[in-house]
Amino acid sequence: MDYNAILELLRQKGYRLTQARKQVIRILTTNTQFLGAYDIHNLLEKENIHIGVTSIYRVLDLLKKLDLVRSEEFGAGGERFRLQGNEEQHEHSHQLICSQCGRQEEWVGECPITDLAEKLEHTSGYQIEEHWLRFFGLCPQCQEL
Amino acid sequence: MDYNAILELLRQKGYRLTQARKQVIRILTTNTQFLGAYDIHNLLEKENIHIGVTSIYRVLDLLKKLDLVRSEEFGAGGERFRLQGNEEQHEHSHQLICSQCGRQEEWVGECPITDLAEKLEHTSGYQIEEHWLRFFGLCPQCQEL
DNA sequence: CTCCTTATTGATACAATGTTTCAATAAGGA
DNA sequence: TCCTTATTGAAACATTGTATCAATAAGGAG
Repeated sequence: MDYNAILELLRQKGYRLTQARKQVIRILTTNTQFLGAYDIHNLLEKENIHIGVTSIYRVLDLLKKLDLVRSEEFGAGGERFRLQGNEEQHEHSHQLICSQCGRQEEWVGECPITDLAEKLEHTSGYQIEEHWLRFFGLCPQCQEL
Repeated sequence: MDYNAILELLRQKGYRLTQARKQVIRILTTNTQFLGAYDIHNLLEKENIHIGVTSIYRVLDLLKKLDLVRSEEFGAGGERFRLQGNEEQHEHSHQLICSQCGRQEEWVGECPITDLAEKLEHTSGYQIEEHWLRFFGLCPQCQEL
């Protein structure tokens, strides 16, 4: 789903196409990494575009409600957001995160967890919505330091 | 490792047995849940014991350095700490977290990830230190609301 | 038991992330 | 072009976390 498709979807649902929404969506469509609200704020400030932090959070909440972005939290720095479908590849993916420099990599492959989640639903009574699988370690560069 | 054993270990290593250390360790030994620094602070305040937040962080850092506590982050609320060995059972465990009420449960069983981690070390070049496996969903109680 | 050294504490100030409130603004249909 | 109202953003505040530094107390020496 690209920039214009998202705007069209918002329009169809009766949401106004405001500067705040257009700018945040633009940033999200051009980034495959997870970004925090303040990351987005800073990127926009660099372009001399001033959107209040409050509004950025509101746009992100809206996009999340519409299931257009997914959010996660790893380590410090709060919630981070990424457009659905902006995974490096579009299979179910997980993260490999460097504990030194914070570099994130997608790790794609068939997921050994999906089956497990189903079993767990039965044994635990939980209605499982999602799962995280994260590996932390030193990336090749940081091992050399 | 219980309260006295930890104090003895600190003493042996030349650390002073201060109020701050003793109180934080006491709270940790009597809780199997992951606790944030401010959780610990609040629990102590309730008992009318006043330990500065700064000191609580310092004790937690020390215990982490000595590998006596493990820390994780899930959802909002920052880093949370738990005594090593305070898992509900002492096998390798993962969490089941209610996305509504925040209830955490240990989920214990043979871990399907350990093998995967080893393979991943070879293919990615990362020196993997740990992994997280978290399931999020509605717990039985919250499903009824 | 008392004194002394210094490891440790905690108040304060500050930084980053996030939420609430409400008057001002601008989107877009009439 | 005007009007309605959805949307914005400034400000005040809450939470989590860190840096600084003078005051304190732990515990060994005498």
